[in-house]
Amino acid sequence: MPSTPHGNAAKSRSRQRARKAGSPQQAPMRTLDLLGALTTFARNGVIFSEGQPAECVYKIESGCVRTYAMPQTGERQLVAFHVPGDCFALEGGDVHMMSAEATTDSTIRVIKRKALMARKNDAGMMRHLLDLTGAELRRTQRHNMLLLKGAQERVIGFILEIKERGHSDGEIALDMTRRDIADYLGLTIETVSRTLSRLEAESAISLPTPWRIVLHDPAALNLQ
Amino acid sequence: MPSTPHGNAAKSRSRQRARKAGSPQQAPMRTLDLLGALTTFARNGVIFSEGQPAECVYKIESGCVRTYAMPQTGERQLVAFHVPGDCFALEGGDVHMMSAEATTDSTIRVIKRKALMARKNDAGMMRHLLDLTGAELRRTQRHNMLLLKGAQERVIGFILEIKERGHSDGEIALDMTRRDIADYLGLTIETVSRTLSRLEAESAISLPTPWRIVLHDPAALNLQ
DNA sequence: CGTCACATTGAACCTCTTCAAGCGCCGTGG
DNA sequence: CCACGGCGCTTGAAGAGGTTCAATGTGACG
Repeated sequence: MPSTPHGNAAKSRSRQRARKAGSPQQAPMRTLDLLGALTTFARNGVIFSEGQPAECVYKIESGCVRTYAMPQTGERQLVAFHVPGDCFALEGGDVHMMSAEATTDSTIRVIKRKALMARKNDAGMMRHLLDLTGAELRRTQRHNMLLLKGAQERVIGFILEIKERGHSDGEIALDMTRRDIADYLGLTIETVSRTLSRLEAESAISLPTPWRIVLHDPAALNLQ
Repeated sequence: MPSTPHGNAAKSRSRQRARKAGSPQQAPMRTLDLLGALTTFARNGVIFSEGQPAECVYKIESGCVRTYAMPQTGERQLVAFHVPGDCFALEGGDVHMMSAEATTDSTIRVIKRKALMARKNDAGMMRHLLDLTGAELRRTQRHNMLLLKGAQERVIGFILEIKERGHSDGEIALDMTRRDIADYLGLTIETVSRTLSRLEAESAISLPTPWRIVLHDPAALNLQ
């Protein structure tokens, strides 16, 4: 019984990830890994909340995280998904601009900023953080561009993003719900669902289950 | 005759900025300032282009810069505006993901990456770059959130962003055209124009000229 | 087997886009 | 000097794409 976003929330609290478990595709041993404490979060578990003082940075070992803002008036705005290997909360500032939650049971390395700042004269560490922040900036810029397009292109762009970042080959496993995807793409869940169905009808993809996507013609998707 | 985006392009090539000239609101003397060469760009002048090797980073002294992507198929996607004090092209990577052009005559400090990398063991410099990149990341995340909203909120968000970043008080001077704004907000120029007109009809703002905005009730704008 | 959460599908509506026309400013050239 | 043309902005009317509202479907768990 794999841990999907579709299981019962209360029950999932104690589950372990069966699929893609372990330590996927990350570099041999990076500087950050020596500093942080491994912590586990259940599905929908809160990692930090908007407005709280920003005291840590985070690196994902396994699972998936969403970061989002929740305006007093308005819809939830999902800013990013983070997958194993990614760092988040790198943007600095005294308080968090966004909240972060696990979309599935996740293992996350939590690193105190104080510990980083204690090494602010360590040029290697600073440079490492710079690289990570640059990568995060590039991702955010890409997402920005995606949001300037139409619904079908957004959904396709999302699929391709997940495919690349998850290093999936052919089949993609979704660690998030339609609502998460919709809030990330600035669409409604209905539009996401309809668009996926249309792509399946056009034989570009198939959806064996709602949270698995098989790409039939990746080239065709790229051309949209 | 101030340098606005509305002058004749050929003629503006030789103009100097009258409004807001000099060195606005930047820290006493930052590390980067010692390394770069000051360069001037005319309105619509190309700073770098998508696909070129990324060899420099840039800091704006005066003027305004747009960064954008231009998909083979599709519209121009404006990712950011940069104003005096901002740095851009911090995202790293071997080649530029985007192009950059001046929206008005601008003075820009151009810093070779080689010069920065020569100081990669200078923790202070690395930390400075980290701070700048973090600030850029925060701006991009904010813009992301803006793109998840409706047209009126996007336009209001844009006005407030320009107001804050330009340190304007009451009156805002726009250094970009409606087309630039539209491509930045993922709207059409018609929608931008209509929305501004409606805000003026509702007495939230007034538009003495198309490139000057006077805020009448900033609080009212915030509540949207 | 009933319930709950999530996903899918349909139909009416609304916002934003598209297409088209007109205005105002500025610089140029007759 | 004034008429012309280019450029950017504004405004109107028709149309498309996405949202909203509502109903149905489906798998997981108790």
